[in-house]
Amino acid sequence: MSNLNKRPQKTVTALDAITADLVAVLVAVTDGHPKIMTIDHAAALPSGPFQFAHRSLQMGLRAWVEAQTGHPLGYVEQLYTFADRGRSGDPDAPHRISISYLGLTREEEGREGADAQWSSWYDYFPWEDHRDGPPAILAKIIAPKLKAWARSVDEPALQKTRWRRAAITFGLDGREWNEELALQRYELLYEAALIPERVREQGGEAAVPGRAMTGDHRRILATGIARLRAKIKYRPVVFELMPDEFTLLQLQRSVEALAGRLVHKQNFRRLIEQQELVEETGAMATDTIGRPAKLFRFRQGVLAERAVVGTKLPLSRS
Amino acid sequence: MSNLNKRPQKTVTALDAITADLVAVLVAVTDGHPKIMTIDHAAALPSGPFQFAHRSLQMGLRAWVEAQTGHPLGYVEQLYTFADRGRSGDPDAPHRISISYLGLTREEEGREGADAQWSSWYDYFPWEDHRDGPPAILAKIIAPKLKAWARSVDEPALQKTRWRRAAITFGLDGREWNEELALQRYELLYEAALIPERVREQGGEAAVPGRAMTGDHRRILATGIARLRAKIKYRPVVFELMPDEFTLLQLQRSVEALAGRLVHKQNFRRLIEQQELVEETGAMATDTIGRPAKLFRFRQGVLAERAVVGTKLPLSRS
DNA sequence: CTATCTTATGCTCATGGAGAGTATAAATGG
DNA sequence: CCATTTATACTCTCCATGAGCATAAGATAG
Repeated sequence: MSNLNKRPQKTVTALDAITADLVAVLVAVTDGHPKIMTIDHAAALPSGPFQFAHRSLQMGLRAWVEAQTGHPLGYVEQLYTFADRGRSGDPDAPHRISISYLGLTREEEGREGADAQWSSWYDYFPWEDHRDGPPAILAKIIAPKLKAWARSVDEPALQKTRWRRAAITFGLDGREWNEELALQRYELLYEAALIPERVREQGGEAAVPGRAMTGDHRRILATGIARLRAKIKYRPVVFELMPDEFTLLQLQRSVEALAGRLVHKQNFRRLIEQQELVEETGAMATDTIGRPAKLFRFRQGVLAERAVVGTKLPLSRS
Repeated sequence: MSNLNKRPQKTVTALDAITADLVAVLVAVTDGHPKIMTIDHAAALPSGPFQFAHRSLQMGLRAWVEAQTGHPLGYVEQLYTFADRGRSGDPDAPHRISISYLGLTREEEGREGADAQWSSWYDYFPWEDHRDGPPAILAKIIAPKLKAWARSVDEPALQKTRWRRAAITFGLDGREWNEELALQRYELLYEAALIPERVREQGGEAAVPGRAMTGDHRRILATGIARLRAKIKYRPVVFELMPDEFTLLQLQRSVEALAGRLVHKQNFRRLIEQQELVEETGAMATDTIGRPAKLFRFRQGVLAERAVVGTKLPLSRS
């Protein structure tokens, strides 16, 4: 790098060394329940520092997740890199950044480590599950508190802006619910100091139901949920979460679990079959109620043909 | 963090300290030419280490970009975090990661720093500009070299997989060109050792036209291009690149410059007006050839109404 | 055995958006 | 006046999507 000396500002001092944490949002769906892998009594995501021994960020992540949960990591994609917003309190503490990843697997029997367990992601975000209609806490708790937050400023224009933002992100005032805004919703609640994590740091009265997590972990989880909800609409990633063989209804239930909303059954099947994402195994599902369904498997060919390209699921993007 | 002691593996030693670089892909479009801000004689992106003094990653980035280029940073979003693939050669060197960002601005007169300049992004990726049809180097140079690369392995199945991958990402064999695959294309060329950056490190004969950059910077640029090309289709970000007032044709030319492909004029206007993204200023464009066009400005309201939601541009996503 | 419940699966219909093309208007320069 | 260039208004077709109706194929309660 002979041109380094052309940028003398770039001198790196020991002071500028930092620490990087790797954090995993590891998702599985077991009969219609979306789950994430947690440690520390369901209060934290699997994570650990990026160490010298790690050959790459992903390798480091895999090492930590397997060590802490006993679960191997399959599909992985990077989510976001956060820097602690100087929350540590100690001004002399070194910078600490978190590099977060989304992982998709299947829940497997008896593979949980000592302190590792699967937890429903809706325990952390109860307002995100709209499969049985808008959850009660939205109208009963969240909307009023956000209204109060909006009114708590003097300027009327700002009041209006705040409330509009709340209404858009939470689908209030007759607006449509948009499941992809999970992260924006969390950040709005955080901003409004309705979240224990925030209260913990800066005071205020906590507020909205939903389990808190260590540090930034719930924000990272929200990032993962939002990303996954967006991604299932145009990439065949749901199949990473399915067993080898499944019925179309099971597939639909998984999609619904992730999206937190229901889809039209016939249209769902039409779309899946049109795109030739699956193929029949020939077998039928046993031990079911009602008319037995055909079993399908993911058609591996699509990965080669379209890994790069696209796929659609009937969750409107408008 | 009382529960830290429950995870003894998490001990952080001095050895695990790392350095983080902040890298910016700063984009502007000046009369139909997409440009990026570069330093070091157009061989590197603005960048510098994340330092103790920086209050956040974005603040650090802004500091570096303004110091190196004199250009203030407007719209910014995070791109990706790369870890050097251990390319430094020195096994004792500390880990170094790059946190990259995409920034959008307007090119302003006389604001270039000593070593900072705007460069056309197609200088670095000549195969990405399809506004005048598929560029000649695709059929003349890239396709044959990729075919050779595919054939250079013994196993026929692998040959086929390689070639299919090349055909899909580059739109060969009669397949459709997909402008969003800019990153995959760069990575494929890299893998095939057709890129100077790769040759520089591991030997092989370089290959494909297109200016190289320092370290990972061209990969980061490809990431930025791909992200921006995807994003203009569903978020009103093009306007960050436009002057205050513009004609619809200028807007269209900017979109085309970024996407590297042409769009249907009438449909473009229909979509822009339908969505009420712009409003007339009342004035007309002067100094033009042909019938004078109305001047428009971006309707700021949409940011409040739909910042979170969406917008469409007529670049099909299929 | 039959009514009922549950799920599977096939089909139709209306709507709206997107791609593509035609036609006309308004400027400029010869 | 004509050719050229850009602006702007419409139209037409195709198809994806959302929604609903109808029927099939099992299990189970009575």
